[in-house]
Amino acid sequence: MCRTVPELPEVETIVRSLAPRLAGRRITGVEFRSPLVCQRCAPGTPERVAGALIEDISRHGKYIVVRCDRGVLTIHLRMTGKLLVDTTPGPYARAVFHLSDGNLVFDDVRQFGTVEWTDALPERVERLGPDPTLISLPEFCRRLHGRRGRTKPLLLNQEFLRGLGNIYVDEALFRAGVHPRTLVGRLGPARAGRLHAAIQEVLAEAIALRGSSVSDYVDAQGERGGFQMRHRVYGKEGEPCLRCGTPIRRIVVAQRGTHYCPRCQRA
DNA sequence: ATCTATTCCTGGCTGC
DNA sequence: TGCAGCCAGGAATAGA
Repeated sequence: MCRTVPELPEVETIVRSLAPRLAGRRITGVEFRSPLVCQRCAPGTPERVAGALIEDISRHGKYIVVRCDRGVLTIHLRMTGKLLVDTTPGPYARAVFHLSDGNLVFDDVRQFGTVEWTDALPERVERLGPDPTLISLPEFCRRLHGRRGRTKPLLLNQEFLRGLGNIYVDEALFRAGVHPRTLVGRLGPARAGRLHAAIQEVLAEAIALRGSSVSDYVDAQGERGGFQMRHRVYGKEGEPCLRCGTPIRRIVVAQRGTHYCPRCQRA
């Protein structure tokens, strides 16, 4: 069973729907309903958050950053996290931010997601690589240069590029015709160029369709995305490749389920 | 620098 | 039908 985890397009969709609904509102208090969700929060966080005015919401890779007048709220949805505005908290609500009129609910069945409150953008977020939707081809090639490992693990590395995850890496590698285990040093300018184009194409299409929903993902309005219909390899093990008809194969690369076409993506 | 294995967590799937 | 056991997966971490 494959499920969608929020990656760049899903987080982008969430941020776009959240921004106009949250900016200018005030957090009157926060209620952590699970100790796991606020592991990164310093003691006394609820007292410091209370009264904060929300100024701006932005995406940093897969992180959602809510800048307030007195601090920064950084949220990572990980596997099953959802951020919902003005809703009735369900059984899996882990953090409820009370707003002057309404709320912001962080819901997360598996409790992998995190919420943190800091004075400035956390170091971990500062350290992320460039955004893959914005990186130019020359810069992409520059960053590739001198890297030793295999292509898929590098693309999943958030310090190389921020925001790519398992689904979109598999989809981009397929479109570029690059095998996930290809050594980065062997890519060459042609395949590097195709990979850069494929990453930007896949992300742009997915953002336009408001992300992918396989089982859990919904945006801040609780709506599902539409990109799952366009998946060509992810979750398609055994199905014929749309380009050549060869059955899609599933292997494990970097401890992740990896889907590819053995004919279109030669080792 | 890069690799692998492990941990976190739990709904839903598999197999008996 | 019931129940145990396993799996997925982003990121942090430890150790090679």
